Amino acid sequence: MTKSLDIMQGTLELLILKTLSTAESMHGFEILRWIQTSTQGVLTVEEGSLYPALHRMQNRGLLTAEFGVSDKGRRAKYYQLTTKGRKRMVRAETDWADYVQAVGQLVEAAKT
Amino acid sequence: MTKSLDIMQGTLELLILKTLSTAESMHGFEILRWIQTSTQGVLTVEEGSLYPALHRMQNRGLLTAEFGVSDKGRRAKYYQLTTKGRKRMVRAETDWADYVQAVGQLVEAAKT
DNA sequence: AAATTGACCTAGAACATCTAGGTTATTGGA
DNA sequence: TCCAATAACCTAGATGTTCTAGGTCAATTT
Repeated sequence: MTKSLDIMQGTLELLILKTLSTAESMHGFEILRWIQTSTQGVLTVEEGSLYPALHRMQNRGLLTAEFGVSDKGRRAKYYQLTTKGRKRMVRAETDWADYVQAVGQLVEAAKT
Repeated sequence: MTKSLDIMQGTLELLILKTLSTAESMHGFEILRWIQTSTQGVLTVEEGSLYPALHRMQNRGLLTAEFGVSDKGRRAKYYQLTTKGRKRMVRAETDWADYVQAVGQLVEAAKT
């Protein structure tokens, strides 16, 4: 394991939204693993960050949740994107891209 | 003015370090303006964020400071990168690049 | 003389993430 | 059978950064 970076404030929501867009529904633990594996372990979300984030997003109407049974036969809470969540995802993505571009511009400008 | 994005937690330090690397020394207001103009107004740092950040960085030995006189004949506090600050800058830059890449990977993976 | 600008400052609010705990139930091994 | 490990969830409080919203002082402009 090379190193794992802390999640930057404001990006977790994007990561969750994007992750949830890959399936009809996923439960928390799955989301956690998917974030980790899809980034080859560079991004690791703590459970103590993820669950509150999911609750916040549900409260804001970005997600719906219902209990079900996981692959391994255990009780699990399945989350789904709402229409609002999908719109938010698009916005979060462009905001992130804009931010990255702006930082890139500054870094480039500093080379001169 | 299209829109200005909030500074994401953890990135201000990188922005300041990079900005200071463009000159021997700069004072706070200059740093503020440089961040804004080099990103075409996309990133705007509030004074209430900048000054505490500069103080933190000085305390950590990343910067030194001394009072002088600005272009416009006003009292101003000039900051300089220390050797430690320069090292920190390199690290902050690669961390940022790694982070961006990881998020990019996740977003790409979500397209499948 | 008054208003604006330049430059600096701080206290407290807001907010998200992490730390560090805890719960329950199932599975696997000794 | 019993115990440990795993899966899955949860929350309270600590931490740390940024923003809001003020304020000061001196020089320039009106």
